[in-house]
Amino acid sequence: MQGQALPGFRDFYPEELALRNAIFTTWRDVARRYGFQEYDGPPLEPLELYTGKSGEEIVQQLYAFEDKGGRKVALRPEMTPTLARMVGARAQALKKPIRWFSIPQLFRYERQQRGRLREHFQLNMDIIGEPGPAADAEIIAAAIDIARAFGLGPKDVRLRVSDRRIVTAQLAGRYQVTDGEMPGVLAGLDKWDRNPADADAILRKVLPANDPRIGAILEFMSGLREGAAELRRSEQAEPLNECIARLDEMKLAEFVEVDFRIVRGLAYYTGIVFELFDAKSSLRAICGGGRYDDLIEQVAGIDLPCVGFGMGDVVLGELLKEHGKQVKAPTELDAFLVAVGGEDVAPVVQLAAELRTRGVSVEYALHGQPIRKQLELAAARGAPRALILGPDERKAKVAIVRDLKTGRQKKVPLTKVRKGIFK
RNA sequence: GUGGCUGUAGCUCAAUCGGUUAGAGCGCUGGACUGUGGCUCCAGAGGUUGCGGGUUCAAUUCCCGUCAGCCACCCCA
Repeated sequence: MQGQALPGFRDFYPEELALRNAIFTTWRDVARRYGFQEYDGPPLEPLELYTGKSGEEIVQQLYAFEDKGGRKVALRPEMTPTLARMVGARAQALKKPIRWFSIPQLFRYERQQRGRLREHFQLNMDIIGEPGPAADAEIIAAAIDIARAFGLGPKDVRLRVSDRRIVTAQLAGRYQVTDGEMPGVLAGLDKWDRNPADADAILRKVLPANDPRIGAILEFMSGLREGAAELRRSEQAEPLNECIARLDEMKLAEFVEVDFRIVRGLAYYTGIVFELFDAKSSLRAICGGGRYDDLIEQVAGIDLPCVGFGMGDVVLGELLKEHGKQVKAPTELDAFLVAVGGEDVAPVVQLAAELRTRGVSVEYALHGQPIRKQLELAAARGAPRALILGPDERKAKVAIVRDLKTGRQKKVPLTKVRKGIFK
């Protein structure tokens, strides 16, 4: 045993890479259907990209170090700052709205457990330059459609959506929560969503001790589910209602439920926020996102509203496994060539070369083996058929094409076989 | 970063109260099977019992440390 991969990092064996590739393929396909273009940036970034701007939370768990040139650098923990920089640099030139997606590998130094490693791949989809709720609806629809593309329905996954503008307006209006107190109170609400008992402790940290508002705010939080309808009639609810109407038009409403307890951890969200999660709720959120209208302004000094989401491959992969979603075999041979005797090896190698030139995927045994062994290998490789070539066949200018599923076989003229025609 | 649980072939698991050459199934390799895979049978390879230390005549077993995994915190890509 020569050790293993670093904790939280994965070796991808062929079966596992097949799953990863299947996920990537589906991501790209849905992104394409929504008219998104793929981009990428460097995995290693200046440390300041993360320390200066958004959430302080992220910084504590950065993979950060000094390079040989004395620069402070970090492996990217999220894609959004890179996106903000890239868009900011060409903001004038890019036609709005910008629809971009990326599948970056992201890194965080934290204790690993199931569904959260130190490295993962995350689909990022963002619409930049459109402030209206139609963009939010488009992004949310894409997230849901990815789930559908994996064969997951409304019984399997749920999309919970909220709007920070509604919740903060209530908190400010009813309880005089100040701008300074708001992030802490929202953190309390975020906490409430997962573990109501701890929300109290958070509020006591951000608000003055014995503040009478604490009890009232906790009351407010616990009533959010029942009070949802009322909040949706408030003035600030118009974008959210419009977004949901759009989703309804797209026939996706059955996936969606309004839940004002959704906050999302990141500080930079400014409007609609949402999470896609396992209906059985045994795993964490599959995907989360929302509107962040001020971030590009902060990073690049250009006012550009954005909405987007991230979806990681780890939780999604576990979810697919739980739902028994099969992934196609790692190799996709078209045929396995079998040489009956030693004098058949050269013709087999020549045939293999011809077929490969035509784009046909073939393999053959690399050392002399009985036919039995060669067929065994062919089956193990998942080849759909074996082409058997022996002295008799060469004399008759045919090959035996054996279907490895059914065991049926027939003779096919070599002139056809050479062209990749096996029947 | 904090706490709890767990660590035996590639995988799933055995091994009496601490007892001497640590086993089985699956998988892998070879053979029975010299022009036809899946079945069956036989054989083989593969272990510093995560690692290090301690107690003991004797440790997979008990103790300590460490590393790793899982779980809960922290935090949430």
